[in-house]
Amino acid sequence: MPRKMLKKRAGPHNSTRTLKGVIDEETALKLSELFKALADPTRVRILSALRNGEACVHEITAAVGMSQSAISHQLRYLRNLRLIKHRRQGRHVYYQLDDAHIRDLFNRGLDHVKHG
Amino acid sequence: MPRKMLKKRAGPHNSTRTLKGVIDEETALKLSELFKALADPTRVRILSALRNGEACVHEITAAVGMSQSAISHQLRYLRNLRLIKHRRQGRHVYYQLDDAHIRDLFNRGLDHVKHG
DNA sequence: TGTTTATATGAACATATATTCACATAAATA
DNA sequence: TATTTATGTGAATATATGTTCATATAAACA
Repeated sequence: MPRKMLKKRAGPHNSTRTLKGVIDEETALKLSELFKALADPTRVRILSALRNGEACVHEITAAVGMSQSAISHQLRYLRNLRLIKHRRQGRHVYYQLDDAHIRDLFNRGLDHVKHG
Repeated sequence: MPRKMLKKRAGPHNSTRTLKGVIDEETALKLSELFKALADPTRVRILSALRNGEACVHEITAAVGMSQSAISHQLRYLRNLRLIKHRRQGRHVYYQLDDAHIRDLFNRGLDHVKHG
């Protein structure tokens, strides 16, 4: 018997339905941590700066227009979550997105903001 | 002349390259606000509870295992950002994801957390 | 109409977080 | 080796944020 056919109950809502598909706490925490990395304007701008390839810290700093220290802190944050990777070349350190996954996620969010 | 052919410069890095494609501050803010909505374990679990369709507040509350007040606050948060929509039926208020976009974004993040 | 059930909300509080400041490390050059 | 350039980092601080508590609204029922 489909749900829609059930006679509308009066009185207290005796819901026996247990919601299915709620993710467990640990997964929820990890997922929220991933999104948290994208939940700050400075980090978003850093990531957007890396969409087209790698860039070194002072290029990123100039592009984002924030103090080098702030940028470094955020780069570390993103690095710890493996959203970006880096390589050293002499005095410079070049950063880039860790994989296409991240770019996708970013672009999908951007899409939603711009349209829809 | 391709970049790779340029002789490696010594001395201070006189970078004339201006990073292309950095999104503007306003877009960055909006984008970060979108991701911020997904950047909390409780909100993540609420959204996951709504992946399979609508649910009313006390169903969500039971599923997520948090106080009704906390859930209501977070529902309002998600509502204000238009990530969910609601309809009232008698004493109950049913919530559901606002559109497929949101589900996609959520699932994509979840994918990244579970695998690669 | 008074009570119960369902949901919403403001204020308070504790915690998390982003930036700044001062300084540390590291590599290249004079 | 002393200095300059590039980047990293700990502590401090101000602000943002999530939950709780008390209470409000709203609908249904006795």
